Amino acid sequence: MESAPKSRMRGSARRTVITAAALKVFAEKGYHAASLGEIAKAAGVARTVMYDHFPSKRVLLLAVLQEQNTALVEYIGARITGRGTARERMRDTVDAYFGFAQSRPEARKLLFDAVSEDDPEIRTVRWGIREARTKAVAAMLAQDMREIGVDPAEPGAEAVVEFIITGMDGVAQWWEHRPEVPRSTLVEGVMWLLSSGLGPRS
Amino acid sequence: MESAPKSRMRGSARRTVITAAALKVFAEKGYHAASLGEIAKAAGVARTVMYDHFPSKRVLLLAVLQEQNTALVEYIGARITGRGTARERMRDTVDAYFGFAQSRPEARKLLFDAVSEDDPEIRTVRWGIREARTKAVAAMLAQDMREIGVDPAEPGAEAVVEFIITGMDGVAQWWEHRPEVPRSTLVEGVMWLLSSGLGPRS
DNA sequence: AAGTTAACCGACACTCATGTCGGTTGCGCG
DNA sequence: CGCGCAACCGACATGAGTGTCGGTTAACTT
Repeated sequence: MESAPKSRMRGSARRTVITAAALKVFAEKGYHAASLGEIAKAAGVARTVMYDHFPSKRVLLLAVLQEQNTALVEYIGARITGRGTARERMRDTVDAYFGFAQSRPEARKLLFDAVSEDDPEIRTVRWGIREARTKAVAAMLAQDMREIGVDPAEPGAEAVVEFIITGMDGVAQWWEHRPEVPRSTLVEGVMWLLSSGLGPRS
Repeated sequence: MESAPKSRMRGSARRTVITAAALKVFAEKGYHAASLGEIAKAAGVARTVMYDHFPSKRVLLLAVLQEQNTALVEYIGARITGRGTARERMRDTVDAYFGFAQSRPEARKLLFDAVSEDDPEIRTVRWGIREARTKAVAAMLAQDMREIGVDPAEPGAEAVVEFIITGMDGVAQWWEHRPEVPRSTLVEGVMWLLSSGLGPRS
């Protein structure tokens, strides 16, 4: 976990190690079950060092959430060109999301599985992340919807967007138990449903 | 919460009151953040009474999970006739699920939102519930899939089933924030996507 | 009506978490 | 070189939650 067991790190470097450890432990055990002691051990420092870098467990979680959300946005953004047909763009986005889920499963879990909603501020931040994602997808789909005569603002359309997003999460979750399934298979399946529903495969 | 403040209940009756209170608190705060003291207060008894009826907090949660899962199966089962076209049966099922989510939001949350997966036995039970639901839906869709030339056992098809199930959950979750949207709108939206994808509305 | 079961409770012991404080020392910088 | 910041740590105080034990009494049984 740590390469140099004796040397003393610079603050920012240590913070990076800590948030990485926190990501793992939070994702695995959930917020309440994770203890600062365990995170500290995973980061290779004494427990009290945590308080030299983060004022509280809550703030630490919020920092990790922000960090990973930024990572997600960058990851997806770097992989969609915005060029090609609507269908091609959609496929790129779906593929990028599954790519993220594959390369950073803990980040996906922490960001989108429901983990500890009891704290008001945590709840707010998590809801904001979810909303931002919904908006981004809705914007991508808006044009296509208008073309087929559906108002993207109507509740039914919003519900469909929610369906798609959480459905993708569900597939990603299921994928963790079936890692042998190739990513392309997932993308094909999702694209099939989105293109033609349960109708004949195109 | 309790009508007769002085009288002493029979064991089974008290257990019912306790599990009802536990359902509320667990659903609201999650497993770890919920304390037995709080649940006891909501049930109108002293904290130690909990141990006269359940040996531990863990077992209490498991009991609530089983109870609510049974309630879900009964609720859905009572509302789908199994008659009519495939599409009609599907619509009935979708409508029944949203009906359950509407009439028992805490049960839906406890059963399907990820709450405290750290305990191995809890994890197993929750995964079993999820799998049973997946199997039921897969069985319902298997015939239709075969008709359009898709093997229901292939990974892509399984992934699509997961997509549909978790997508429904996502819509139900979103619905809690938009309760003014009528249930029929949700059913229409889901049926639209399942029938024809993002293609033209049929 | 008396006896027995079991529903109920208060007090206690214990564990484990968070967060604080003061001291030590590696390391960059003048 | 040596000075000082800050990275690091051990010991402590505190609080919250779980689970136990023994006693009390309602209410069912016969």
